[in-house]
Amino acid sequence: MGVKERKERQKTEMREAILNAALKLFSDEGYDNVTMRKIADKIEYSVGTIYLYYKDKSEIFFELHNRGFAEFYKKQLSVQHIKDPIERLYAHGEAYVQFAMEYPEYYDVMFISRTPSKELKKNDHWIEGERTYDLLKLNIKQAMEAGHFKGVDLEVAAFSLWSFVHGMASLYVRERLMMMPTEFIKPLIQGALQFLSRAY
Amino acid sequence: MGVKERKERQKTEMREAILNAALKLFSDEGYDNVTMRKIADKIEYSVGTIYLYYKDKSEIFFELHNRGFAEFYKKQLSVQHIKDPIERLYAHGEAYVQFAMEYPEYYDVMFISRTPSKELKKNDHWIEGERTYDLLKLNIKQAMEAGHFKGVDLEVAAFSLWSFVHGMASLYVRERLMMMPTEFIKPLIQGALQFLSRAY
Amino acid sequence: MGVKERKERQKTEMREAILNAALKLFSDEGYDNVTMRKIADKIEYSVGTIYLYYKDKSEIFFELHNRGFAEFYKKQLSVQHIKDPIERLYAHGEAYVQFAMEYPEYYDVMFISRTPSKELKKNDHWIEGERTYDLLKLNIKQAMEAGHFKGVDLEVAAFSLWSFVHGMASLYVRERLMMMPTEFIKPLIQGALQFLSRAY
Amino acid sequence: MGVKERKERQKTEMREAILNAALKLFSDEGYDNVTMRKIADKIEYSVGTIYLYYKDKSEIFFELHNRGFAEFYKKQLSVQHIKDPIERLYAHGEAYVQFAMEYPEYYDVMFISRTPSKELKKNDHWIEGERTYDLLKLNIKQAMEAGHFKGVDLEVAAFSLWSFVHGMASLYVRERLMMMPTEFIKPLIQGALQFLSRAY
DNA sequence: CATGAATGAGAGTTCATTCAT
DNA sequence: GATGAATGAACTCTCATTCAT
Repeated sequence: MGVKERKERQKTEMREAILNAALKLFSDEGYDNVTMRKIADKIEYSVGTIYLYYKDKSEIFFELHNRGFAEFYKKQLSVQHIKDPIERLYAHGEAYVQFAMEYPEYYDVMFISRTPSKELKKNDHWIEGERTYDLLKLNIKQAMEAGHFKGVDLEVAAFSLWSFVHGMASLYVRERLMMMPTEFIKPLIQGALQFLSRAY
Repeated sequence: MGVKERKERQKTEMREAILNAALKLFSDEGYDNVTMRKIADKIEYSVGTIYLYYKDKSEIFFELHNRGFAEFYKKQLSVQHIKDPIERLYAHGEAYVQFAMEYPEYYDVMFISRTPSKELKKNDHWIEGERTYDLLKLNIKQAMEAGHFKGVDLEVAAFSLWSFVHGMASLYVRERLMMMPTEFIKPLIQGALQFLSRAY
Repeated sequence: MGVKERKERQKTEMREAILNAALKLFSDEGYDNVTMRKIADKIEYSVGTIYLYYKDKSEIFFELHNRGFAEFYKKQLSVQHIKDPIERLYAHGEAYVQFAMEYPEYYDVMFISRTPSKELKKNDHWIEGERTYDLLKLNIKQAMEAGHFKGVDLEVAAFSLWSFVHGMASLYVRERLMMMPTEFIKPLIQGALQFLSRAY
Repeated sequence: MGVKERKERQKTEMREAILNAALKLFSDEGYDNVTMRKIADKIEYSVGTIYLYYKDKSEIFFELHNRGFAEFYKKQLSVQHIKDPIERLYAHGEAYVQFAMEYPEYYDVMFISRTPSKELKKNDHWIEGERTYDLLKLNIKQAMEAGHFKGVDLEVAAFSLWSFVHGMASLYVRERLMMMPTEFIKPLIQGALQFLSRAY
């Protein structure tokens, strides 16, 4: 039994290692510029070995995709303890963008990249994303109950807030903020989040 | 004389055809997944022919990039006649998103796609984008002078507005709004633009 | 009649122009690196035009080959007026190497290059070369009659002299003397020719 | 252990096979006319396989180049035991030409072929050639000390001797001696070497 | 389990040559 | 006679994937 477990664990560790290497590379160089060889080099195994753990390149991509959403959801949940709904919304937005900046690779894969193969279209994994969107709506609803968002439709509000943070996140991830000094970006984002809250 | 003109026109048409084919493909499949052969197939010419009109693959990309920005700027300018600064800002945002929805391929190439080859990073062609960003700032400044955006930093305001519309545009272009019925999208965007204006 | 002649002359001039352009290019960049386009650019005509005057690229090559031999023979003849057989041999050798240095392109094509197409093997044009070899032998024979080359076989002498000058010429043409300062090469060659004459 | 060695050996054999195929081809058809596909066909492997053993085409060329010079130098050294400086010079020359006749492909690649890519001009690998030239000079100097080459400059003498043997070698390698019966060539060369020694 | 060797398909690009105008 | 447009075949090189060991 111990043997079986160890093997299981080793297998998991290997898959993990591959995933980490691939994630870093995907994010740095883009899906298409990542070769199986680069991944193999990074984990210091041979190319063939990767195929013992993953069927092909796109399987790695989708595993990452799912991981991303799981991690993302966890991050979102972490602000739910905040009592004040406005503060919570602010923290929620901040967490969103923080996630994108911390794991641009994941964010890219989740919200920007075109999916590599036709088969695994949205339906499959969007459910994951739905959860976090529901969370956002919940938080907005509670803010509404506390007297905010007067006269605003829930769907509109949710869409607005999402668009707003996604806008910042994706400009950052796809390097469209290059003309700004790096150290200005974070304050700018915080300022923007503050600014948005004036509309609540 | 007529001959020369006809040749001129044919040349232009060919360049146009290549550009159109490439634009569609770049946006559908991403720069790296577009091959010169695919473009050639699409226009039903041989591969070599493309090289009679464009130096290489990246030249096609950058031509599209520039075209996009030119068109884009024109669209932005079209709202400048509106007197009321708030109305103008609204129209500005609407024009922005409209452009993305009307020419998703251009929008993709301009604001989402990873650009080919590091060398030609922003410096070269971002200037084009800068113009439209300046326009946005101008409009905000005039709104400020009319008493809006109290206590808001200009840079923060501009970044906020850009992020907001880019968020909507890129969610649309990269098909992350699939879970919503198509006919809801436009009203949603209008609602969102209205919502944002509460913060002014 | 005048018209016919003019046309004839123009045709000749064109062929000449093509040949000159090609010769320069072949010598500078080597047969394979010369494209029809490069030749066309050089004469400021379109690529297609060349095909009105020459069947294909290799025809140009062979025309040059023949020209080379003709020119070469002429150059050799130019020393035949010298009375003293030893002086004449010296001048002969000097003329040989001079030709190679003056028209490295021709020399290359004539004595170094592998011929591009199988059909036109040696037999065809070697006759041209034979003539000049006969000239060399004649000069040696006359030197013998004047008391030189005691105990040396004519064939051996001819082969030696040819090898000697060809050695210098081909090292020069194929750039194997790069490690020597350019200005040293000519004196070196003259010294070498003097040196060889000690064996006469 | 045995496994590792076998693999090592197989790797070496493969590199060797590629080298042999390439050498033959380079010498027969010239660097530019040799394609990776031709090499691959010759060894009956796929094109890609070659790239597992050599970085690119020019690496194959330079490996051959170096091999040639190494072998060549060895051959030159083999006459150094001869005491009499004149005899030694004769043997030296003979060894030179013999090398060219025995390994015409190597000789071609080393002293006749146009080298690929300007960058790697002499500087890099000519050093190898320099060694053998120094050897020649040494032998001449010793002959001088023994009273030969009276009044002859060392550089001139070295250049003369090199040109002489290179002339014979390259006429042979590039098949410019076709008009002579094969069996005459060797005696002719020996006669020529004898003849040259009259100048010492 | 891990590997190194191998490959087929395909990438961007170039070029001699043809041909309608 | 001259051209510009077009092409097919070829080039070097890369890579995801397979498989015997």
